[in-house]
Amino acid sequence: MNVQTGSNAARWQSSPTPPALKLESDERWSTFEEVLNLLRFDGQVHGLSNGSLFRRRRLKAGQSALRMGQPFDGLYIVRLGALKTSMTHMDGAEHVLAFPMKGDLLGFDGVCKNKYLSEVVALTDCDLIRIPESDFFSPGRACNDIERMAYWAISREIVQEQTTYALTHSAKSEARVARFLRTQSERFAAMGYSPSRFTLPMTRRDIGNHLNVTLETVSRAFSALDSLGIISVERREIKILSLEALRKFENK
Amino acid sequence: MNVQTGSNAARWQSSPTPPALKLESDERWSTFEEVLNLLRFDGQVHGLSNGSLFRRRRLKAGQSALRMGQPFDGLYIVRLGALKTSMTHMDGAEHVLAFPMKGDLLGFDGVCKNKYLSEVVALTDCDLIRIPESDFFSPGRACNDIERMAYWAISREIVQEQTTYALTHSAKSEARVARFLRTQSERFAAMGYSPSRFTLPMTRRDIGNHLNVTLETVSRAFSALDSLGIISVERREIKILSLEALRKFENK
DNA sequence: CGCATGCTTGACTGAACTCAAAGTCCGTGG
DNA sequence: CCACGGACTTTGAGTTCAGTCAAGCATGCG
Repeated sequence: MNVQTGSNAARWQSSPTPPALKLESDERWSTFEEVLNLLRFDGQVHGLSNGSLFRRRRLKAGQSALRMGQPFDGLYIVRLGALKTSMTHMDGAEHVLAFPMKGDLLGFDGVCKNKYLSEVVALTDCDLIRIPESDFFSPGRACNDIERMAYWAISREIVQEQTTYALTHSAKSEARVARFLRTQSERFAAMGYSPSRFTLPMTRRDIGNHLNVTLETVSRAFSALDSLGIISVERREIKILSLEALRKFENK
Repeated sequence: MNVQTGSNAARWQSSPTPPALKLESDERWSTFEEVLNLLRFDGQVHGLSNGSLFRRRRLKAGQSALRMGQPFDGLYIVRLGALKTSMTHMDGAEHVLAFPMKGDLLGFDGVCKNKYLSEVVALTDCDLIRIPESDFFSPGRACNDIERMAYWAISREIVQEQTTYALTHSAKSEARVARFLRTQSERFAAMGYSPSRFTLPMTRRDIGNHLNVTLETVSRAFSALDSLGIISVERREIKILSLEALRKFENK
């Protein structure tokens, strides 16, 4: 199943720039121009990177391109073929995030925790182009902290969006609402506020829209969780009485 | 909260407040350190940007922070308050993407088309910090094309994810399947292939998982669209017979 | 050839939506 | 100050849509 293991990765690191001569006989490199083309990039470039070459990586249908937890080693552009990205929940359920194809970007969710956070498998035979981390983290120059921070924050943004998207994938609507509350609780905790007592800033309608259920369903779910003693609801004031029970409620 | 660069960490503790003189009279600036703190950034910084100051922007509840179509002018970090990001469909339906709060990033979907692609409104009174475009697009240095491309591609990634997420928000499952097919058609067109005849690389199960419906529902939707003469399905071979009718089908 | 995987279709059931009514909270203006 | 209106919320009753279970067919691979 898995392909790229230590030795290959090491080879990539040790010889980042290929000798130009090889190109004719060896098709396994792509130019910066080809990458821009694939991405259908329509912005300005200055031509300073035009000489850059990037390694390609072939995959057979069914092979894994990136695995959850694997250390981050750069971004990939799809040159050919179709893939599937997915996240696996703690309960083992898979959630399909997208079907990347020619010109799409892979692996950006890896920046923020320095490891990839989603599975990527090839659905057909594929050809990927790797953009090593060092190439866009500004090597050999005075590092720009703001840039690095921006990359990191944006990557986290992607991860959060993926997680949110996955959030709406559970059979029952009550479970979605429970998951939403747990998520809110964790976010309040991360901000330094109480995870067990907080005020929701949004309406039932907004919550429902976000979770793809009606506002009545949200209200009913809140009432149900309240009458089970899992939470206490009073308009927008929420008390989490048992985080344990709330978590159990998330799984159908 | 947690930062590796010893000297910086120390500085944070001792003087979390920026260059004194300006501050007393004017509270509308934030330091780079405060931004890192807010983001809970746990990576390496080199301290070269520590002097940077960023403008704040106050919002009252109900005010709009960013509007769809507005020209891109930088990223924003939430310093205080809660907001709502949403996209508005062509048919006028709103789709709530997220509820950004303290420490969250706003506006990155603006990089790729140089204008913001989602609405952001304040749910409570808010305080935002603006990171101008010029600060992370590396001004005053030899511009790094690869970096710029990476930003652009990543922004497009975010946009696509948002759109995908919005895709799963329509009342009826058949409409979701229709929308999925239309999206696929457009993607094939963008890749230079035929938008009206293509082969799906994924299983019904994967499509269903992606759209949050069962594989049987996907199959039934395909059959329904086929018998209406809107598409022609034969296993994974799809022909779009009437894009017009397909679009109408998407709206409920 | 036989098995595994994927796809289609049917019948039944249950969960979530729609429509409706009533109650609560809040800000505004008399 | 209180009355009013509007937005938000809760709860109920009926209906529809999509999930579940099950059976059968097609396709591809060993």
